[in-house]
Parts: sequence; C-alpha cells; structure tokens
Amino acid sequence: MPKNKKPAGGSRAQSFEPRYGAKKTSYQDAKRRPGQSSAGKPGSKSPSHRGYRPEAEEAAPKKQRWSAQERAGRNEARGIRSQAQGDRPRRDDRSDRPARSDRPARSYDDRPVRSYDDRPVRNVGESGRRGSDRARFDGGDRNVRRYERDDRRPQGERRSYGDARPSFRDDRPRYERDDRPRRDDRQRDDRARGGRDDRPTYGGNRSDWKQDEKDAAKRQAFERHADTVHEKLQAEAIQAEEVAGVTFAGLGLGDNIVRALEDLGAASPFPIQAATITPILEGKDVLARGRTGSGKTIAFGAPLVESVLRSQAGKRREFGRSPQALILAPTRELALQIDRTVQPIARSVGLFTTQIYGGVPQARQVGALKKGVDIIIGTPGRIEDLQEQGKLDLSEIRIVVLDEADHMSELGFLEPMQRILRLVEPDAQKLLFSATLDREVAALVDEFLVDPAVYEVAGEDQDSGTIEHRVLVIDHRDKAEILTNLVDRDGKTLVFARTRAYAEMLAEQFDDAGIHAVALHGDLNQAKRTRNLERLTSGRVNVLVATDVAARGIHVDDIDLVIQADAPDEYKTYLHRSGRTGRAGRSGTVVTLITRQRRRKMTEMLDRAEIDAPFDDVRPGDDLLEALRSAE
DNA sequence: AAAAAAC
Repeated sequence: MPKNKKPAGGSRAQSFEPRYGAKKTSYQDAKRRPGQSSAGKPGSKSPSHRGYRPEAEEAAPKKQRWSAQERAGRNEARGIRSQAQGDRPRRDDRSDRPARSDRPARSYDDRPVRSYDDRPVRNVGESGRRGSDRARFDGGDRNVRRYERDDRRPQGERRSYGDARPSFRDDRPRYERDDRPRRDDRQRDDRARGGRDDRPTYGGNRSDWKQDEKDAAKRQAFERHADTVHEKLQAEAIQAEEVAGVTFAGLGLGDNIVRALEDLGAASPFPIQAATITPILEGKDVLARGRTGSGKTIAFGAPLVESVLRSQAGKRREFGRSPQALILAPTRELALQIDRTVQPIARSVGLFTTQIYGGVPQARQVGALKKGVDIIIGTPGRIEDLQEQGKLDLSEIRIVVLDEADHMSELGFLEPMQRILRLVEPDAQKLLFSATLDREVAALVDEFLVDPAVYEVAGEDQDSGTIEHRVLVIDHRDKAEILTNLVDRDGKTLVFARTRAYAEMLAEQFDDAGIHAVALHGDLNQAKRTRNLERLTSGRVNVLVATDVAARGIHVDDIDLVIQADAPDEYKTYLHRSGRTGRAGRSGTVVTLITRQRRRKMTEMLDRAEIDAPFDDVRPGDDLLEALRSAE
C-alpha cells in the first residue's frame, strides 16, 4: 500500500532533500559515528527540522557587536598594524574572515560620512529628525521633493517676534541631543537672518562652532524661562454681553447653515463664535483662544463651510475635485469629533467632508478623495502620507484650520504641521484655534498667519469657577486602594495616567475590583479607542482610564469627576485634563493624587495655572474620599 | 520622560 509506505511528512521531507544534499551526508556521518556525543551543540540535529544548523555554521565565529572598548582596542591594533605592515597580507589570506573584520571598521568609520552624503538635502528642509525616520520606509527621492518644496518658500518673511523666536523649540532638549543639532540651529538661525545661502557643510568649521556656542547660550537663557508661563499674545477680549442679540444669520451665515446649527443645538452664537465668524467670512487670518466646548468647532466650522460654498457659487461640483478646506487636529478622536460637527453643516449645503487619519485602512479615505470632497478633517501623519502618495491634492486648499494649535506646536507635531502648511498655497486663509494663546504657537503664527485678528474670550478663562480642584496628598502604597475607592461611584469618572501601561493597568485593577472600566491610550488600535470612548459617552461604562490622548478636545458631556492618578508635569496639561469636566456650565471636580514629595512642585504648577486647590492628607477610608465620591 | 501622529 503506497499510503503506508511513507509517513505523512515523507513527501515533504523529500522535496527538501536536495537543499541539504551535500551537507546531509556529512551530517549523517557525524551523527552515526559511534560514541560521539551531540550534547552541548545548539540547533536541531535533523536536517528536516527548521531549527537545523549545519556544523559549518557553528564553526563560524559568533556575530556580535563591538563594544566601545573593543573598538578602541581595534583602532589601537590597527595603528600597530600599519607600523608593522607585514601583518596585513596574512590577515587577508584568511578567506573566511575578511568580511567580518571589515564590518566593524565600516560601521565605525565610513557610515557616518556616507549617511551624511546621502542626505544633504535634509539639511535644508526642517525635516531633520523625521527625515531619518522616514528613510527606513522609503527611498530618498522624497527628500528631494521636500527640499524643493521647502526651498520654494522664502523663509522668515513674516516674522514679527524678533529674536524671541527660537524659544519654541529651544526648550526641548531632544533637539540638542539629536545627532545633528547644529543643523537645526543653523537652519533656524538662517531664517532669523533671512538668508540661507551661506550654510556650511555639516562637517562644520571653527566659526560654526562659535556660532553654535552662542546659540547654546541663547538657548540656555530661554530654557530658564521654559518652565514659566509663556508671555501672552496681544488679544482682543470679547465680553459675553457684547454678543447678546447677535444671530448666526446676522453674522453672515446662510439659511441652511443656520438651520443646521439649530439642529446641532446652537440657536444663537457663543461669544467666540460671534467674534470669529465675521472676520473668517471676510477672509482674514484668525487666531483665537477658546477651549473645545466653548463652541470653537462651530466658530470655525460654520464660516468655513459658508466660505467654501461661496467660493464654489455657480461652479459645478465635479467628480474628483480637490478639497478646498483642511482642518487639522492633534488626535484622531478630536478629528472625528470635529467631523461630527462640521459634516452636518457641510451637508446642509451639499458639501462633503471626509476624515483623513491614521490607524484605519486607507482605502475608504482614498475612495472618498477620488470621488471628490470639499473639506478634509484629519491628523497630520495620514494627511502627509496620502499627499506624498499623490492621493491627496492640497494645492486647491483655500482655508486651513489648526485646532488645538498650541498642542500641535509641541515637539513632534510642529514640523509635520509646517510641512503641510507649506504645501498649501501661501495665500490660503489660516485659522488657528488654541486653548492657550502664548508664544508657543508663535512658530506657526509667525510663518503662516498674515496680520491675524486675535480673539480671546473673556470669562472663558480656564478657572471658570464651575470646577472644584482638590489635591490629595497620599502615601504611595495607598494609591491603588484610594483610586479604586474614588472611582467606585455613580457618575462618569475620567482617570488620567501618565503612561499607557499604567492606564491599562488601572483599568484592569478597577475591573478586578468589580468596577467596570475601560482604557484609552495610543497602544490600543483605533477600533478599540473609538469603542472605549463611545462606551463612556453612551454610559455603558462609567470609568475611563486614559493617557493624555484624552486630555485635549474630547468631549463627553457629563464627566463630573476627573482623577489624576499621576499629576501632570505641565500646567497646561493640568488645565486641559481638568477641562474634561465642568463642561457646558456643569459643575465638576478635579482630584489630583500626589505624594508628599511632590507637594511643592504641585503648588508651583497650580500657581502657574492660576488655580486654587486645597491640599489634604488622605488615607484610605477617610471621610473626604467619601465626600468626593458622591460629589455631584 | 511620555504622549500623540504614518506604513
């Protein structure tokens, strides 16, 4: 019976046979030699096993990295070798070694030089750090394009803050420690001087070093202030009383849009809306401060739709048309949320929106773009990605909105923002909305906004009075118990953790204690992020443990307790996190847990945030915890 | 130092 002649795997093994042909015999010889132990040899002994390694491979020296010391030793040896020339030929004769002995040398000596030669263009663009990341994913030709793009724009022409400029990024140490810090500095410096021709090669010379030192000194001066509240930009404050009696129609919005706004629950304009709608319709660049929840989204969304509509008046909306407006947000959740507001407004006048953000398949987004949309809402990464793939045309963008611009001016966001903004026509209208209006956003303001109208909503200040702030000074070992105690309540609770891992851990911990909780952080896939947030919104779960991904923008109506399991480092983070409660005039409580050692730091931070909060020493079971649980 | 944002 042929079936039984061979075991199941037989034919398969046979088909592999030729590959092992030569070695198999030697293997078999070795194996069959009586008395020889195979113990201590790594790898499977069977050639048909996937772990099989022929003897020859074992004989080869082990691959390993050179430690710094070994490298030093090698260089020393090389010095000796060059004196005693006789050594060399003999080394080269060792036919199995040369590649190996060359490799460390190459990585030590040649690589840096070569890699700089490979990417000179990056010196010019602002893409320094990112460029190197990118190189892993694709070829270098993209960098060339970027260079052309960047070069096209005359730098430093719209500057108005003089030498204060470098402060935005200079207080970020990572740039200084980067492997090409001087390049960044020089680049920035050139912009300040308005010239960029005399940029020396990266190798640098003496005078560069001197310049660098000067820059470093400047930087240090700024770093001393980096921790303080940034100087506020000059803004026109809007009083709530001034807007009484104003209507959306009166501000210049069309009937359909006004109706759509009514459907969204916006019957009459909030102060920020009353302030910004008119100048936006007039085509002015606008810089406005207002928390999400202050009606910011409508403040830019409604006039943006109106304005796109007007510009298309009389024109047919063609299949595959390029988008006219772009709204940028720092997180996917926020982009989604903005779309939820803007889309109905746009639809009311027959315009289309689409979301362009990462973490989800591109196909649907690309499909929408192919059909043609008027307004795109998204996060920087995917927008750049699709643009580079040629699937998103930004050349016809007439209006750009940056939401949460202060956040987007932070490390890691600023440069993508700048690159995207440089892709749109320079005369496109720019609207910049930010929770804080200080010099942090000036990097963007300086370069991209022309004579902006600046608004700040008075009385909308962070400490709006509806939020009660408390600081609980606890023993670290009590932390878990106190947290579990606090979240065991009726209302919706948002817990902030500093890291993704801790957020995940806390959610599990609460679950284990019988309190249903979900997590929201960047380690989750987008589906889970969306679902978990929705669970809190819908009330199916009352406790959400999040990282700072949820600190900004996300809007859940009735969160009445925000717990900061880890105190934030920055006063702005504190403000943003606490802004998740006390929304739309409701009251809310913000509780921050700290250990004794952190008291002072916490006091300083609250000072900067201009928030008064009592500090209380708390242990598990204290009455205060009970009071906080049931508060509201 | 961490978080977010791209395959």
